[in-house]
Amino acid sequence: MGSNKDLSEKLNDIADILDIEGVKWEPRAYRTAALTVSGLSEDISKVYQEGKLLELEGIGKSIANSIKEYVESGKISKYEKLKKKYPIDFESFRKIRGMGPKRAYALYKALGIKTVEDLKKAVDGGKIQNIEGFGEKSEEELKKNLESFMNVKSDRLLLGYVIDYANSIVEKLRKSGLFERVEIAGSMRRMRETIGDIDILAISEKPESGMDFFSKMDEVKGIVVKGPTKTTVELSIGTTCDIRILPRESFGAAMQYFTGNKDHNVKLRKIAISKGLKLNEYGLFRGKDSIAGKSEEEIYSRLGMDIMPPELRENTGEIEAAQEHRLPKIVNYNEILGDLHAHTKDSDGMNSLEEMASAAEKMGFKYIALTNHSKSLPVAHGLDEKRFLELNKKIDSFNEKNNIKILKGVELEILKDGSLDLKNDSLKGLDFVIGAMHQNLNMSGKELTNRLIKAINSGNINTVAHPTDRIIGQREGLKLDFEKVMEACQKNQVLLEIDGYPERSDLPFDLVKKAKDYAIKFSLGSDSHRTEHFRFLNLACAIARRGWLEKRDVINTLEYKEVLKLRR
DNA sequence: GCCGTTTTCGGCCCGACTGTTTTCAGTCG
Repeated sequence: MGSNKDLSEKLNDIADILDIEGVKWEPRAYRTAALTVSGLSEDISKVYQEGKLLELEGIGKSIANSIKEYVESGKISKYEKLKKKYPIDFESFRKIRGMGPKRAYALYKALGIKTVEDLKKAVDGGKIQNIEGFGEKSEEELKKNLESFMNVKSDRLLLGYVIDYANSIVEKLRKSGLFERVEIAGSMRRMRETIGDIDILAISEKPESGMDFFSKMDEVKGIVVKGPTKTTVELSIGTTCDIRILPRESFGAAMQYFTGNKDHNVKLRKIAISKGLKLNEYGLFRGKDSIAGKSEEEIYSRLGMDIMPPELRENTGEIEAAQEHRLPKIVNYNEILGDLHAHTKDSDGMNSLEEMASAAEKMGFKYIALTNHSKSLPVAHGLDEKRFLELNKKIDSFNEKNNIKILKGVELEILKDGSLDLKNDSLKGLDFVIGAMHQNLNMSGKELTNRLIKAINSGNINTVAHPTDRIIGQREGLKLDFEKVMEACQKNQVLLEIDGYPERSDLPFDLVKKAKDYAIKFSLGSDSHRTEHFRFLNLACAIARRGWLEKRDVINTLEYKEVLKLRR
């Protein structure tokens, strides 16, 4: 079976082999293409069938031809030929720290090492240190890295479960008194739904003591590299954490450099070059003179553009928009007034209505929608018409006595044939209906699309819950035809949900951005199953921001009474 | 191999750290 991931690995393999052969620049082209393919929200075969391969960044005639071959036959002749010459498991080796293509090849040439198992045997037998270019230390290093590779569960952690932990590390560093300033950068600052590591930037008058303090924190399991300006440690939660200490006058440049994703930064550097300047983490330079660096604003402004929030820095058009001064004014975290997806123990939640409402109030929310599951989801103790009636009465009397308001909602099963799980009559008593597919998901993409569209056309749902149904690290998103789904939503004024629950993070931000072009509006939900989960609403807002949504695109910015009016 | 306000040829982001060198190659982000 072909897939974007498999194709991207093959392209990376080609790059690795060309690297070994000493080919100049070509490996870079293949790596760019691999990165583009792996970051695609659509299936590569769909892009091919639509004849849009050449529109993708870093894909020209030659690689497009390889992709054509791949889609049609599952094979790439160039890849097969090269792989015959170098039968090495580059795909695995790439994931072992310190193992690049050159070292992989050196080991293959010297000891015939092709697989991770071969490597393990050689390491255990102490055979590495005698190879030219390796030594005792590199063997030891390899042994350590091989071990952590074999123990690793998944390569990226979910933002929702790491962000508080990272902030507590930052707080400790700030309180140590050894730093003048400490900030989070990297993918966490961009609020990407998964993070590969934690990046921290700091200013310090005593860098050595600062680095010592950092590398000896309780959270640290081991030191990967340690220098006066850069230290990397392994944290006990299973990710690495980088800290960089920078001069005061470079801090803005560093924040810029370590926040933008790679593509964003590469493009910015090219723009700098086109203006006869040079951009690096220490500043923007004309010759040897620094012309900006203290703040991010200066950097962007000297490059002729507006500064944009970190969440946008993914090279998906924000640089062009910033140059033309047409960046959107994206929705703010504090403009979100309530949560439109939460459960109580009436279905599969852990807390009562009162506990949930009180926790939400403490978070500063003005309202929440209680959207318990409907009866066809027995594993979640879904409610039937009668139990919803009882619960709704309870909500009415709660609302009379409290400031925070509860919307009477349901997470309504969209059944196999696209019909809805509750009778029309009982839906009339509800304030907010979110339609969801949880079962029978192994239908074809076409069938699933029709099923969902039938529900959207019914006029009985307000929003589509976690539309792709992906579970990060466990399940790919459904192969829906999103253009059709979005057209149906637009026609029926049905919202799409952005579910902030970490494993879901659904819709993904690239699809959010696409849906915005259809003038679709969005509801944000934490999908809370216990009081502690309300913090995930912020993550939903982060995805909204990453999808360029403005205040008017998000109905959670409306007051309670305005949200009630949405129900037809 | 890709790409285009230095364009259809001649460039391609760039600095930190490590280990094995004895001035640098490999890897990483």
